[in-house]
Amino acid sequence: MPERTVAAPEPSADEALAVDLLVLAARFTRWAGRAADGGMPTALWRALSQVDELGPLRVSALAALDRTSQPTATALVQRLERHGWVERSSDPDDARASLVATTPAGRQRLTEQRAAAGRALAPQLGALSGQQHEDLARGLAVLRDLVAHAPPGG
Amino acid sequence: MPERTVAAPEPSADEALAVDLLVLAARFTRWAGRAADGGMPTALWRALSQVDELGPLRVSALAALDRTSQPTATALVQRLERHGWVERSSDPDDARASLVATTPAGRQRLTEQRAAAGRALAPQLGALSGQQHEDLARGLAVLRDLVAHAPPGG
DNA sequence: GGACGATGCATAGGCAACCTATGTAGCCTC
DNA sequence: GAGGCTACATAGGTTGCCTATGCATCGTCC
Repeated sequence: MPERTVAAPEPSADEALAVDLLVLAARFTRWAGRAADGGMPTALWRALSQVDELGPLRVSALAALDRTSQPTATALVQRLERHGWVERSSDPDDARASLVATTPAGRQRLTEQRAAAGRALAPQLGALSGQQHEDLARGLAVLRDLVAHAPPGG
Repeated sequence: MPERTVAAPEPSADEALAVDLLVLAARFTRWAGRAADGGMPTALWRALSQVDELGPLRVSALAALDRTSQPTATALVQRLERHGWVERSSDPDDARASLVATTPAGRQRLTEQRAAAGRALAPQLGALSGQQHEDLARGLAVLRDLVAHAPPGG
């Protein structure tokens, strides 16, 4: 790293990219979270989606995957359970742990919710050119890796 | 893949993209918002960033640009003003409106904050290949357009 | 086989970031 | 100058999330 004598910050390309990521992701989330409201709170169906995708998993595993704290994951699972969208069974290998799995009702609800999200964003996505569509998909793939490999801590 | 006898709605490509966008953007925002904490709340420097970039603007304009409600924008501006990072002057053309502009202190603080964000994400971004880096940047550009042209309402 | 640190989850308490609904002051038009 | 419209401010409430801590179980080491 070269020494910086001056206060001239001259933002690096990486810095600009980081800022864009943060700002745009937040802005998009806020807008789309409202627009794509299919009657189910966003945080809930995000968690449900994760549970459904990665099979029965522990609460702590869900927390790590969804990048939230463990108490938050607990709360989400409790809410999902109250709605009957997930079920918990105690892990046969460890009585402390419980395994969370989607129920058929949960899977169906998730499908509906995903469809709602798709419909809500359809006008925007539909307006994209083929190239843009592809660029977006590629970018998302990179983002997925980035989040997946990020260190857990805040 | 086993056959699905049921009326499986077979998600469209757009739907999958929409879901990915929502889930990943939220997940990233949550993780990065903590990781990139440079001592300034995320919402605040997002607003400050917007004000700085687009010159003096009205509260309602800020709300529209940042995809928040007008009261939220008001609150953000008040907080920024309390810190001395923005200043308001009444619009000479309209006594109801006020123009918000960054102060030198605000600009400096913003620079620091951006650097903090860059540093926080540097390990992740640095691990990307050149191709991934480019894909991410392209995807973000598309996302920016998408958000910018989205309808205002929820 | 009992003590002890580590681990998995739950609870408590609190804060930040939003939103909708509504109030108030200045603008515009007739 | 009355009345509707616009720009911002205030009130009140919800959601989402976090840290700190409690409790039960696991693994281990004597």
